[in-house]
Amino acid sequence: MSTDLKTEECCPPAKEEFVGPLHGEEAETELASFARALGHPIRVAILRILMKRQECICGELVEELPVAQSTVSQHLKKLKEARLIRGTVDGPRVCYCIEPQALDRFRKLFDATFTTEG
Amino acid sequence: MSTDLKTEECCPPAKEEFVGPLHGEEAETELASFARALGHPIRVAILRILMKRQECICGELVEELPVAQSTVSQHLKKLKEARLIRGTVDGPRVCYCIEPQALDRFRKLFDATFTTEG
DNA sequence: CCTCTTTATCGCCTATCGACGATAGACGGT
DNA sequence: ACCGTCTATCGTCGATAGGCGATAAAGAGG
Repeated sequence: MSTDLKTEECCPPAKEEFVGPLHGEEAETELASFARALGHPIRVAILRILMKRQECICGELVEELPVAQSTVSQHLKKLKEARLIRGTVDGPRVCYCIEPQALDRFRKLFDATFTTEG
Repeated sequence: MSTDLKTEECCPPAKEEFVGPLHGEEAETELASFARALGHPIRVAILRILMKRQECICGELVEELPVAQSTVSQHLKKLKEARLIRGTVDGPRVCYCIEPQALDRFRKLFDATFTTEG
């Protein structure tokens, strides 16, 4: 319970709440917003890497992706704006991780809109 | 079984095949492509209307949407390019319907990428 | 053939995206 | 304080998105 491991306190909490209607104009805008954030191969790749690694430093993403550091940073910004990921400052680094609740919310909106009983 | 009802033969068949890898660069591009198509509120609204109505004439969509006819037509074009919908010419009209297999494919790609066992 | 209806396309405009290099800002280590 | 490292932001550029009105294209019907 000591404060030795600062590198590990990135992802766990996730206190963001994803509530809101599942139908109507607002829901459609929210769904479209998530979809837009997913709408680029690099961003999908970032999320895939974060799924595999649980958490990840920006620099590690840059190593694995075929684009420049600044470009990765901009994609991270969009993912963060869509609340699909979270970034935690850890000294000079930033630790990124997925916001699972956002993926759940996206799935809920998708299902509510595109399932026959919806 | 006669050929009286031409207006009804829009959606049923759906012989498009959605096969391909669920992982890797190609899958990520395909997933991003679907997401991009979903990434606009009007296009989500179009799909929602088509879910409700089963099939729909372009003009009916225009009536329900707050944008011009030409704009609706362009959104329909993108949805068609993403193979999320299908359009069948019926005289001077065009009957649109959802391509359910595309939604299934999208969901499969999404799950394969963003589920913990994937 | 002409006309009406319906839909797609064109042209034009503004706004946003996506990429990059360069630079700034924040932190740790010496 | 001074570096070196890591990340975000800025400025720029070309490409694409998204909107509209106007126009073209295609079929139905007189």
